[in-house]
Amino acid sequence: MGIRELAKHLNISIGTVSRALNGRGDVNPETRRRVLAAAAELGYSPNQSGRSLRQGSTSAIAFMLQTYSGAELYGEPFFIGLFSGVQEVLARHGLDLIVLLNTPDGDHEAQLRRVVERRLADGILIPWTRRIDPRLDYLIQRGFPFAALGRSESGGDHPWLDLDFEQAADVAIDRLAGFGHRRIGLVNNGHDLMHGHILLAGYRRALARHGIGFDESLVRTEEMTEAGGYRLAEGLLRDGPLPTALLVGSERVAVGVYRRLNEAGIRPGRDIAIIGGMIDSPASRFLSPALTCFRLSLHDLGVRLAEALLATMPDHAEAYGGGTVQALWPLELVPRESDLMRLGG
Amino acid sequence: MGIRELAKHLNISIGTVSRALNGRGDVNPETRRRVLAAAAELGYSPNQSGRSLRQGSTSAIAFMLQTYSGAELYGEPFFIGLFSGVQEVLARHGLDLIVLLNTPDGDHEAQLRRVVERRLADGILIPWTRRIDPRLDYLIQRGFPFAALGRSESGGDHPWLDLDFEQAADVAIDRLAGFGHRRIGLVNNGHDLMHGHILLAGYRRALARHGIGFDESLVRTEEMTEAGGYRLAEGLLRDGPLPTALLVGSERVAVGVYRRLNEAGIRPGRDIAIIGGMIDSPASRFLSPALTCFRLSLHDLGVRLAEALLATMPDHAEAYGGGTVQALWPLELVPRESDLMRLGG
DNA sequence: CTGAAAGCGCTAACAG
DNA sequence: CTGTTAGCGCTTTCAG
Repeated sequence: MGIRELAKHLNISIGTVSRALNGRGDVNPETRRRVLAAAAELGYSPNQSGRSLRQGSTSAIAFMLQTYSGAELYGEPFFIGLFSGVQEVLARHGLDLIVLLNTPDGDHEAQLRRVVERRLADGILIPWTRRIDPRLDYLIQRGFPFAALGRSESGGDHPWLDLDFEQAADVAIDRLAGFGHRRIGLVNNGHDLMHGHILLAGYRRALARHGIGFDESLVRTEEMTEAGGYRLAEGLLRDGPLPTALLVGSERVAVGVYRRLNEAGIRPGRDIAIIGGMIDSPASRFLSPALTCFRLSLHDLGVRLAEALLATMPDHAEAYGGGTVQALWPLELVPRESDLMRLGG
Repeated sequence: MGIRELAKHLNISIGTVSRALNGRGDVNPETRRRVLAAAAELGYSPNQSGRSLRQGSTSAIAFMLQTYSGAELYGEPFFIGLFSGVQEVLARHGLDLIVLLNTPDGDHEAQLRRVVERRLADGILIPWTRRIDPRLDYLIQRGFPFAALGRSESGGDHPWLDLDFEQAADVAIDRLAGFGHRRIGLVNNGHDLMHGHILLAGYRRALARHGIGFDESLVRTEEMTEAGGYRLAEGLLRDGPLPTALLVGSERVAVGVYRRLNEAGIRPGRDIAIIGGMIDSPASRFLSPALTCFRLSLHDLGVRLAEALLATMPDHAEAYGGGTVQALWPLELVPRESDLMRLGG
């Protein structure tokens, strides 16, 4: 079933069929009706390869999802929420979202080159940038449209959105310091991910603001998983006096921390204050004690991210004119139980 | 940068370039070397649209991921594991995996038709079948290659893989009955998902084997989320004497159940036995008490699912000959703490 | 072993 | 408003 066949069935030319299907103005309404009816009846839609080849664009946007364990910083719930916003915007432009998972061999760069060189999509969204991220330089060099989720020292002047980790660190440390804490630990991700660096910088700055000295032994790098949280707590218990408060990267880490502390008879919110997680993932509320964390609108972030990308694509920019998007996304503290303890004094 | 340009740069014909790039035998080794070198140097890969159009196939397999809340039966960790296996197999055939998320409007069938009619992929993987699932009938009618994860009453004779929920129900009920339980509750998903029906049937049959009467009030339908688990526990507490044991669909549900029971001073593994979750998701081990659940190899399941699909595709079948795959996947019980209680008597 | 040429399905430019 | 036609980039057939 190609356009040729459909045209023959209707006794008109393929040109007219194409114009009718694509909503061009110069088609007799009755003709258009017949074409649409026949297409629906016969289950015809234009072949995407033919279309892409002719138009020089694929009508698809790729999202490079990395699944190596340490990248589960916010866990997958993060992406599900994000995608709904991204798709909402893409749908306005008739664009498909295709999610590409990193291959088992894990060569992100090769995979990215493949997308660009084979032209698998018209634009690409790059989450979890690294501090040094050759992907961004490559995309700029190729002139391929993209938007990054996360800042980076690479890539020069390019569109990005990022969570405001500095602000989150400020708010968290203010709150904990206000409760009387001065030994506040931080769990950070590894992998040279940019937000790890930023969170650490924010943490240091906020401590300094409160006149609290930086203690290297209170900062740990771990996988952002339950197992990582467990190992972290294990290490803290082993290494000496526990910090009185802890800032952790995700509710997944918190689950592991809770577990290990629980085994040691230590209860968050009573014996140690914990703030964790940037996206208020569904579990946070239902842990015992409920986890104080941060919240943001993933849907809205997805909308904005998609718009930032489209703004760089000539065919779609008109609706989103006005320069390269580079913006921080606010995080709102959700106070719950896990940090509800005031230090004596 | 097209093949034409590359050919001109090398002073040979595009036909030879194509043959060299595609590993055809009838190319002078020295010519091939030069072509490959130039392609690498200039960052050339064949345009996928042109290739697809010519070959009549896209070199892509689609995976229709549904994200409506109730479908988070096993949560997203399920898919991440599955995908690694799927991709391993696809990579052997030079096929890309593209994940399509359901659109916000949620019309799964329209989205499926789009994939088939526009030829966005050569084959498709359909997870979480419904008992009545028009998608399968449609795919069969169009002759489009697919494999389903989950059984269905629709779709006639088609390739599928499914978790062995009957066996899991058997093992769980045997274990709980062996501990002396006779009031065993079940939390099931809604949405007419096939495994809900199967799990319920297995549960009933296993109870009967132990001479335990079926009590409708012990079976609840809930979203497979933390909030669903919380509501469930809430309902059970409200409605009268708690069951002494509970079989829940996922560790996410368990988190909510734990929370509500904890608020009521009821401790799993001491006051009520809980078995939950089919895939031993990372959190299970780290909840307190650790959740007794089931385990399977997601990677291997993904491998087998991809193979089941390829076996139906003429271009790839040779390696996986031998009929339509229809198989149950075993689930292994992982005993932990949440059900470790023996009922007096 | 290589070059020339056809044609995959479609859209857009152009002529009527 | 409609028909005709070129050509997007590629692979493959065929002739040499």
